[in-house]
Amino acid sequence: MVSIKDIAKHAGVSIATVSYALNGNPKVTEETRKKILTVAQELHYVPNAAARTLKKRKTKILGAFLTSFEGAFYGELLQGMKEEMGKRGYDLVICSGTQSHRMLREGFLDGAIILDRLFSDEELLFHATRGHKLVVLDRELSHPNIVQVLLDNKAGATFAVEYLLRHGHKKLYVVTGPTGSYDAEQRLQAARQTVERNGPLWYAEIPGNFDKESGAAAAQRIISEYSGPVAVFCLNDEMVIGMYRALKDTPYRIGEHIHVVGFDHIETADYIQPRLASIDYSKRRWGAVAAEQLLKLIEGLGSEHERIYVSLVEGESVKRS
Amino acid sequence: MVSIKDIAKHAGVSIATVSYALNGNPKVTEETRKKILTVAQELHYVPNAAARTLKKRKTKILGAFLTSFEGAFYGELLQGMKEEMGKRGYDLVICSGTQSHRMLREGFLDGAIILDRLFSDEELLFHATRGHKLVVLDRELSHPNIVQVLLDNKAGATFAVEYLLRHGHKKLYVVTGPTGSYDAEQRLQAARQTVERNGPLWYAEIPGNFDKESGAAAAQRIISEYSGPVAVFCLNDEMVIGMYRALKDTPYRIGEHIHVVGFDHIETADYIQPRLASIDYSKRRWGAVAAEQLLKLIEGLGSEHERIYVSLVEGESVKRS
DNA sequence: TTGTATGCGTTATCAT
DNA sequence: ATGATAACGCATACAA
Repeated sequence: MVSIKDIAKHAGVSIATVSYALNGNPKVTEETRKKILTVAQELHYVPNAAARTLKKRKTKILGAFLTSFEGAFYGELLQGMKEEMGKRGYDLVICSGTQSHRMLREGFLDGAIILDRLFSDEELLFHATRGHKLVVLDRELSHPNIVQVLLDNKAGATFAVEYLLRHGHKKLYVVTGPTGSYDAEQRLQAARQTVERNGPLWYAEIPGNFDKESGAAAAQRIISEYSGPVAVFCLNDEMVIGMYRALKDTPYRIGEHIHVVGFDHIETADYIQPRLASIDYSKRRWGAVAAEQLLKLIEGLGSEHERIYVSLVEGESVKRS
Repeated sequence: MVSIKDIAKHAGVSIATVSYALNGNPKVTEETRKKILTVAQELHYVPNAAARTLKKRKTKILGAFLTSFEGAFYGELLQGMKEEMGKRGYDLVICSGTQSHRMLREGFLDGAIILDRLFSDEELLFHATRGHKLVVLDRELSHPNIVQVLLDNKAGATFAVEYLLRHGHKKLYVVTGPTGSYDAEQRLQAARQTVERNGPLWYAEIPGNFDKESGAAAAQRIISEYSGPVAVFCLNDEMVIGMYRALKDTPYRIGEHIHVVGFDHIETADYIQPRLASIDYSKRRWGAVAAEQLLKLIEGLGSEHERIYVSLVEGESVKRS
């Protein structure tokens, strides 16, 4: 391995001068700087991240933690983060699984964006207390080193339920999300409120898990007790996909017997038949805003909690009852 | 920051003893080991990755480089890698963009899996020569520190074309992939061979880019010159999705006027109507095999190039002509 | 079994 | 403008 020491030797200068030259410190003459750069090139010098980090206590790498890599959900979100961070000279790495929490602990990362149930609030607070900068996308958590960038779940759920009611439906199912999920809880709570506010109507909740399987199971249950057109609010789109599949080989039709609206407006929602009505928001923007806040936090500028607004996208999965 | 030095002081031992105790070195008494561990706990000691890495020249972190985070394609692949690596005590991070190549260069990573056109062959050879261990998923490249884990593209493309011909089609389009893509080139080459081998038939190629837009454009071209049922082999599924969308508001029907088979068998392919015929392979297995080979390479065990086999999944997107 | 001492490659302070 | 040198936190060869 070739180090600045080798460069110093070959160039006939001290390692300090080499370091200065390599880092563009103006204290060194243009002439010697050039020579040093040339030598570095010739020797194929590559800086050593570990040494630099040990000294500077900064890696210029940020992490995004996801519960899982699966789900067509994350692409745009991550792209939004990456672009924003790249502009500012930071690199982004995506991590998943409790095992990899050590990267945050041990200082591989200057900060992280969390969208990952596998982190407990306690653990995040612990990291924050140790000086790590965090942006949380999936919970409310208060600490000077933590900023929240949350979806406006309540607005979305309200839009969804009102949309169904507006189409004259009087019988409503909500397919819920995993217990402990902040987004799921917020959505459910707002859905219940909207139902209450809109007078007497038949209402039931089916436990879901945000995955296709639970969506399919919900569909089974719905058709098993079917006695006339129903409306369904699935707390995310993924479950709706499962529902479509489960209904495929039955006589029940989406948009006719079962009217459904989802949440997230994932890409697939535009391709399934009939097109799915869903709550939409810019995933890219969500990622970009999160990244921006994290950078502000790290660079000591003022950072604030942010909210990502949502809107309803209509679809043929909902018709008049 | 609390270091082993602090622990040593509090426990009344030397830093060497602390280091031994922390690393489970049997040279230290169970008694002192316990005391040291207790003190470490009390002080909330967290090891410093940079220091450890500087000394050991290993991070126990592996990278997967992707051209982009977008596309519903990667979830399972990455999950396969993560599981395999996790078992062996390695962490996985996902990286994208040339900017982040420095992580490989500067020693943040012990090795990497490459599925990323943004790496040139030269760059990869450079890294390999510097001692980095690599697994490539998207090219043929020979070096003692590089192993290939490639899809059997040729078999897949052959299956696809034969499937179309078997259904009596005499007019065939191939929608190609981006120039320079190994997978695209392999598939195209095999498709051409299969066409030649199967006697005279009308054949044309439409340049594609592996994204939805180019699929939609291809659909436009096909209907603009439509004069009777045609068969289409899209070199990946993503383009087929674009094709479905473009055809949606036209009188032309998939599986009736336009018979199409894709490649990759992405999840969406099972949900679009009619269900897409496509070339399938286990993405999870691809990831797991790649991870396994990378680990063998790193641990100096013998590693070999591997091939991932593919199969045809039928669908209603292809019917008899 | 435990302690001492050295070095990993870099940055940065202080001399010169 | 350049050089000598002391950290940074840890692992480990060697001494005790």
